[in-house]
Amino acid sequence: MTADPETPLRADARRNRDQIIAAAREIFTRQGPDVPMEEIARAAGVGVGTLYRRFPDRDALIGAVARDNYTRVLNEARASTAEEPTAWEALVRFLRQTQELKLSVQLAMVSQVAASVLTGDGTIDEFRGALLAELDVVVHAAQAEGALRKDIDTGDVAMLFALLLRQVISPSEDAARLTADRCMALMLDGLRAQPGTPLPGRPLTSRDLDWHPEH
Amino acid sequence: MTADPETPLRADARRNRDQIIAAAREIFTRQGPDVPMEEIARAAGVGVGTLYRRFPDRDALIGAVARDNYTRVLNEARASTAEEPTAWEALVRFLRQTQELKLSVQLAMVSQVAASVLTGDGTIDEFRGALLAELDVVVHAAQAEGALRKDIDTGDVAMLFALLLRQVISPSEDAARLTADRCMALMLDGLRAQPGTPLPGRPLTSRDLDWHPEH
Amino acid sequence: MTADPETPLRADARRNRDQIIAAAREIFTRQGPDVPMEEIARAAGVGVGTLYRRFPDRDALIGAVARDNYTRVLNEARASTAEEPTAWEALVRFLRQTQELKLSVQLAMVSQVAASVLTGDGTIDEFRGALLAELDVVVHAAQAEGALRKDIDTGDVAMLFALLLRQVISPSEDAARLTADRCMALMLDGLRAQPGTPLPGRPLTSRDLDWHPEH
Amino acid sequence: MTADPETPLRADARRNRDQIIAAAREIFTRQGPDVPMEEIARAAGVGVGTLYRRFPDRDALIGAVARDNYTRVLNEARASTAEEPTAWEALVRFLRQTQELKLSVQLAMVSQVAASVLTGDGTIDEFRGALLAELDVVVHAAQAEGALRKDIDTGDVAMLFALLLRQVISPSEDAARLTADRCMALMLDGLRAQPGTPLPGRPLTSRDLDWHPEH
DNA sequence: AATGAATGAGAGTTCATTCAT
DNA sequence: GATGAATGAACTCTCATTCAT
Repeated sequence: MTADPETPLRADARRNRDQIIAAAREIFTRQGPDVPMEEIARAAGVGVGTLYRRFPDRDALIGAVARDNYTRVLNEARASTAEEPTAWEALVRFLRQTQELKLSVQLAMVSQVAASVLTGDGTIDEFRGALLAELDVVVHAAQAEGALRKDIDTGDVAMLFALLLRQVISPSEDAARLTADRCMALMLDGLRAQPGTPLPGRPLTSRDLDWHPEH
Repeated sequence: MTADPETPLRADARRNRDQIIAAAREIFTRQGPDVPMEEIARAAGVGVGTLYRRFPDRDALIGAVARDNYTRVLNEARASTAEEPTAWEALVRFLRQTQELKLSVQLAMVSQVAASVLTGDGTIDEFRGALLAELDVVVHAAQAEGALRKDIDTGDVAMLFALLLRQVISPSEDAARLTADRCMALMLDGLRAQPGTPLPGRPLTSRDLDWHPEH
Repeated sequence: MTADPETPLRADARRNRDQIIAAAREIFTRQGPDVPMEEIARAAGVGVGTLYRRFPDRDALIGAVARDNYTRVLNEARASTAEEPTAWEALVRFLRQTQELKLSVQLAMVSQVAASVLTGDGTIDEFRGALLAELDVVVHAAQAEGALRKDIDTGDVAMLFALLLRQVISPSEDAARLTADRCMALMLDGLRAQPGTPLPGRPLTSRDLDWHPEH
Repeated sequence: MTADPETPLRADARRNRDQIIAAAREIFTRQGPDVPMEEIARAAGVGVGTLYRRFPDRDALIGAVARDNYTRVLNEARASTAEEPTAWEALVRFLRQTQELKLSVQLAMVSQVAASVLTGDGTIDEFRGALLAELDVVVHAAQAEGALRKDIDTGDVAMLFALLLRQVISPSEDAARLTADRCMALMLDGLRAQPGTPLPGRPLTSRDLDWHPEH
């Protein structure tokens, strides 16, 4: 309950909280969300007790890390649209700045545990909504520019890149990077306006990614 | 070592073994490789003891499931090349028959645990090699046909589709299927011969996916 | 129930039974009475099922091995008294033929499990009684000969040698044997009416107890 | 590694640790080193978790108990030499104060498991060395005094008494004590330069070994 | 009757979470 | 408030014993 963002924390408590989130992001990214809580506490330089005072349980921590991360991603997305000359370029830049995204997506979509935690969390949903809204704009703008093919929509782009952003297990760091770059380029090529083959179904809108409608 | 094909099993033992692998495939696919052994045993309709008699530990089970799975995939790949009129169509069909593939890729590339188990297992390496060899042929043939762009190689195709084959966490079954179909179509579009933009780096060959060279 | 010695067994069953007891003696002696039943079965060249058909449970097996062993010991004791010229020599010879004895004593007196099994077993008690009766005769005869001190009785001798017959954990085979010989000589000297006989080998220094030198 | 004396423990942790060692000593002495960890925890009044926090596994616990015990034994040995007027008396007193010794010897020499744990443990080796050094002095002094026979050395004494110190399984507490006393007296007589001292108690007859009378 | 497969209770160990210091 | 100790439930694995072949 103390983890409530409303209540402003004392300076040292604040610092602890941040260290924990930073450590958890680091470790979650590297090892997934199943690491012992004690390890996270150690990496953050605090005792487990402190960790649990800040975050009542593992789920709360995952939620906090994801929230923190979505914020970064959102900021990045906004910076991209604000600073790039064309929507297409904004889209590309945004997608290339994947470091932060990666974790979000991991947490949001790979781990079963994490996914269920996040789904029930209002703040997360909000961020998710904000992010999709942002993406909506860019996607439609890129289509208006004639850079992005017309038979797709935001949902397609989101899902396609969600795939791309998974942690790939590769023989080496180099191979991983090269792989990631080329895959992204191939995908972008698939998205580009010079049509290609008709796609099955109908464009996936950002609404299609909503979790709630039924169930 | 357990699944030693030398010693033929008694009929009932054989049946149990198959049920266990089937149950494990099912559950691994759905929940990842960390499920309690007891749950797998229950799903297979046997006691834990039986499971452990057949597979000395979790790693052995993972290995066996992966081996079994790779075999299916390989068969499928061969059937595709044998039966489809063009290499491109063989490639597409092979990639569409993803149900089996999905688990292989999951086991081989998503889970840290699983990956390390599989890496040390010769049989797995063999299957992996055989599969890449098969893919090699199709990819090059598709390029010769003029259907597949020339600036890529087997490694690119493998990695791109490895991404695609991840379990996607989606709001609904329908959404998941639609998503998968469209993503695949977009990717195929990226792969098609009418080029598009130049790709970064150099084509990834199947050698690039080898785990062993150094380290 | 089949293990009842009354019922004569078929030849092959008999053979199985003997192999099992032989294997169990071997293994119990080497590793104590906690070895897996399966290991015993394997060593005996039969399936566990067969072992269990012969001996309803582990305790029954321990009892059978001990019974078998006591019989050997008793035979040995009788041979000693029958064949040696003096009672003292019979005593010494008997005590030196410790190989069989060792296991009896182990089973009877070292292991808690074994002890309780054996205590409740009438046949064992009988053998035990017979053995003590035999020892009684020798001890008293040796005292009459003037070779054995008068202020002791059969119980003293039995207990003293029970101690001696424990498995000693020693740095090496050689050290173990030398140790056993010298300890026995010292004990015999303690028992003698006129002590002071020369000891075998050379004095064991504290270096001789070092575990590390070689191996 | 666990019982690292560097890091001072918190008061409660210290108390728990001591209780665990005390309980383990008690139980190991009575039942050998194979008792369930849970039983030890219960006897110590803590949860298993606590036991495992203190001692990463059974071996670590055995090591700690043995270390603790050797310390006591060593102290006793030193007190004996310091306080007794002659080396022979020091030797006798030391050997009579067997309660502590017994467990050491049990752990060090009877159990296969325990023996291998202890062998690899430097601290144990040190204690063992120190103890033998102490014994060396007493033995040689007793020989110089003319009390101890000259054709033996420290190793003989150590091994002989190692035998004596085994847990004897006896019909009753009384019988056990009488047995121990008389065996020790006989052994001491074997060691004496001028043997032939009167023994304590009365001769143990074969009846004294009967298990049944009471209980 | 022999075999070895199946069972399940129980032991060792880990780790999320609570609580005393 | 912070710390790290204690707890116990949950999980992996083993093995005595039973049972189908």
